[in-house]
Amino acid sequence: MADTPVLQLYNTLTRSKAPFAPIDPDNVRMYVCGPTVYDFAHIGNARPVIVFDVLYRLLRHLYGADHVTYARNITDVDDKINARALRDFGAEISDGRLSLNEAIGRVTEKTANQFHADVAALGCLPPTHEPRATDFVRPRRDGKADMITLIERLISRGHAYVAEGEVLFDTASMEDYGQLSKRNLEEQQAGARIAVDAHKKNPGDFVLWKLSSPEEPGWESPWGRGRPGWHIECSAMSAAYLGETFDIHGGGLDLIFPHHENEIAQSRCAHGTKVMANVWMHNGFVQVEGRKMSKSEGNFVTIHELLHEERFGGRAWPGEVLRLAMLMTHYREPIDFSVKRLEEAERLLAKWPAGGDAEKGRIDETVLAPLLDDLNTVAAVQALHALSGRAAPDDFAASAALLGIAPKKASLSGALEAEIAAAVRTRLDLLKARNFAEADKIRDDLLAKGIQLKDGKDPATGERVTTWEAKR
RNA sequence: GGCCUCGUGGCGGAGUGGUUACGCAGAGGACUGCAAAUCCUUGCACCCGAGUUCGAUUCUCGGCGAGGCCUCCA
Repeated sequence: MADTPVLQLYNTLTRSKAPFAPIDPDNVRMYVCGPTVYDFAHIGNARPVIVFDVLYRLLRHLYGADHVTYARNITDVDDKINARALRDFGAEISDGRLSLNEAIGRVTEKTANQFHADVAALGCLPPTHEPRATDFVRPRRDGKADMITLIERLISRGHAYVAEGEVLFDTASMEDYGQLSKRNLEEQQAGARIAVDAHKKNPGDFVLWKLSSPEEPGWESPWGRGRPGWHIECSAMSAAYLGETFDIHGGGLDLIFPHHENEIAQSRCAHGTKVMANVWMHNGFVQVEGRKMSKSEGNFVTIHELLHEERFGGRAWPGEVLRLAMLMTHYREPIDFSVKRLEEAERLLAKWPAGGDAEKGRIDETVLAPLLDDLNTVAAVQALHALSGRAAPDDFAASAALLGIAPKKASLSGALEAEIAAAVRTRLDLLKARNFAEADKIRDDLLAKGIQLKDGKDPATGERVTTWEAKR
């Protein structure tokens, strides 16, 4: 009897790895900050989605598929969205053909759909819950947590105050503010470039609610018609689906401060709890050609472009390749997204057996073990590669599925397959006749169409056996 | 100015106080009519300096270098 496998996870809160112990093994709860839907998701946005998808799959394997709850929000209220709506639908709005809210709806709907298509192509399972911020602004009929109620509670508990039409979180009211990012507010202020707002008690205080002008989107609230600050949505939605305290909270490195720090402050102060989530996990950045990806650098690559256009390396890339390339670096390390790296991932994938049934197979220990060590996908990929030569196809598929990889045979039309089979037979006949020139012409023609022939020997008879593989 | 990461062969990337993975690419070979595929073999590294130690790539300190956060950001 093997030992019960123990999952070790690196916790940003303690800056160390520790064994993972769920609050309730029957319901392991994880929250990951999702996209703000104003534009195509870029390859950097894909990293947390893929990384935490692997963790989700691993948790489902360890605790059972029905015992893991994964919530990932969609942020559909944000000033960037408003700006995008005005940019894209400005004419319609000024004509009166479209209200701003309708235009915002179009932007968020289109972007959210695109996001779903992108991450599905990357082999990510949908989360258990995918709440939208706009559904959690005002108190809900179902009694789930909402932003306005949270803000009211923060005010009544003395953790927030109203000033100049804004509701602000009072960072000084929380004794241990700054634990996640290891920031000490007093020290921080010396050289920081925090804009000094006169209405803030402390420079680190942040907005929970701000008033909207008539043309800005807004919701009625005790403080007037307005909209929520950036952080409060995650406090509300995580509480709504995972409770006041839950197991794992994930996101990108850059969210540690201020976003996650402030989420913690809001949630803990509103609920009077010692912790918001036990384990905080953060993935590293994606760089492109060795530099931070940013619009000003001009190296901004969207998932959509990689999948469907020929912008990166002059060709489109299958989602599986992008996913594997992403998992070939440990999630906490920076990753340099390059053509070379994608090519290597594609080569690996091409060598792996396709068509196994993951449902029927068993996950191999050598693939599972490294994942238990803080999601060491690099070692898991290597173990999978070692496995590819010796495992039964179903077992290989089951092990690959843990990483969300399902090697597929290139699907060709039946007619094309028949055509290839006929060409192969003709070639074999020509070879028997030692007509190499004609035989090679068939091979070259097929290769030009992307069909690579591979000759082998039947081990028993020594006869030539030809198989083929579709390149790309 | 404050805080946080990180520096391993051509590339990717584990790991360890002593014997230095692995993958890709490269080289050589086997096989083949020739290729491809496959198999075998193989070269190549632990940023610099000091310290601790019998011994450091691994521990400590310092330096150099890279990146990130402190303002919207995965």
